[in-house]
Amino acid sequence: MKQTNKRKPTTEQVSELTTNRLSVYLRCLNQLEAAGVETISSQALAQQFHLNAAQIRKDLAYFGEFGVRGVGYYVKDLKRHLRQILGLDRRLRVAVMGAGNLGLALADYPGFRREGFEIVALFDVSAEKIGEHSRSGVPILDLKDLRRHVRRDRIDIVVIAVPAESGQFVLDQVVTAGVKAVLNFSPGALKAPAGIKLKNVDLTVSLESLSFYLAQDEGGE
Amino acid sequence: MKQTNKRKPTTEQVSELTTNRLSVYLRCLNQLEAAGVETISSQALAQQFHLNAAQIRKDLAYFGEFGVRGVGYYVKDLKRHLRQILGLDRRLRVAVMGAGNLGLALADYPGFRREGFEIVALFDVSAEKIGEHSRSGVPILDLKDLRRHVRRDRIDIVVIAVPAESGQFVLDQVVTAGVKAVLNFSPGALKAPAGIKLKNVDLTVSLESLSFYLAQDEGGE
DNA sequence: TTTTGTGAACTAGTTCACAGCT
DNA sequence: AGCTGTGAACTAGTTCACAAAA
Repeated sequence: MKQTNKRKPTTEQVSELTTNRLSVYLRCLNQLEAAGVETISSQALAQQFHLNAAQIRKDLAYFGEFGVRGVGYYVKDLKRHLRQILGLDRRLRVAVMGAGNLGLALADYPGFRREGFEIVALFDVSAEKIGEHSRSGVPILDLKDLRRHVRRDRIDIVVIAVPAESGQFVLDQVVTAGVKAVLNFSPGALKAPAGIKLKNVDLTVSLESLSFYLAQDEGGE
Repeated sequence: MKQTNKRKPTTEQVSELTTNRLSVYLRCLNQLEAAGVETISSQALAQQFHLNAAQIRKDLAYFGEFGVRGVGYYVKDLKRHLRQILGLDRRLRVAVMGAGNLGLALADYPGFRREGFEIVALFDVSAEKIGEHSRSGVPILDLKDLRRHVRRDRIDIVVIAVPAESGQFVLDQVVTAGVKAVLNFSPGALKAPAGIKLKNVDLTVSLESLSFYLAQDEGGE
């Protein structure tokens, strides 16, 4: 298991599909570790979690040689490597824009904390909300103070959960404040400058895509 | 603008990437219509919303010939066609599994209603929650009664917003109740039988993918 | 033997570029 | 003249299949 001196791939070289899967693999490994499994082959991993063995190996190969031929992967070991590749070997600090229903729910989402993300604040413009807290105690701060808090609290990632009409405005604020990575739930195509990683989760598009499936199912053969 | 007698594509033939984009196009057209635009070329549409003109034309071409050469597309007309293709020309009835923070937020999400989806119920197992309502008045019902409500209320789509550990159980219930389309927010790979359309939104994967980007950005050149 | 890591083959998706319609 | 609709070219992503390692 030599630590390959393979050129560290830059963000552009590895597809987002691959990085998404790395995250999935990590979750699988967590389960395996909890179940006391010490080593696993790509074959077995694929079978157990409905993945493709060759794809697992290829995805991992972008970053090094983590397996042992004839054996497979040491669960603990691969887990550690994946956490390092995904940048989860440090605490990542997250802020949520918009203290509406969705923003509050995301701020308290247990899955984030469980994976090591720290939700440090919610931001809103509504005077009634500012100064309050989410159920789990995340403070709601004034959007005006975003820039200061981003610096002071070293916020790494922002989640945008504001209505469509304020999406672009809020994103601009976030970018100005110096945040480099944004998960956006606000519908519509936001424009971000180069160097900013913007990932969209579009709830309406997701539902409409299901609607399409149903429509075909009925109208079709 | 002849109505092509092109064979109606079945679900398998059109990629999900395409159907997702159709939904995006529809939203763009809504905006254009609201702005009083009557006709638009693929070129102009692409420019205005950061899309690709050839891709727009190709996506639409799967379903017919909706444009007029030399002119472009009639906004109202194309909108109508897209709504029909996406199956939005009827009211779609949606239920949300899990009346936790996320489930409640999704049930009250204004974007769904705006696009014509009707959120008819939340389902949960907790005795304290059953009988209550979301802020906007969606009733919280007993998961035990799911099957009955799916039939009576003709529920088309289910959104799963329950903790990871109950995800598979709830999906199985939903499938048994006869629902064919599911939007799943529960983490981990759920297994659905063939004929069921399962779409996953994995919040943790999304955040970890952003984390990867940040890690590369710093560690890299 | 077993299983990785990986070139080669394949499949899917995007973009180009232009014939043909209005 | 202008723009669609679409084959052809290209690019990206997946899967196969096997040599090499343990």
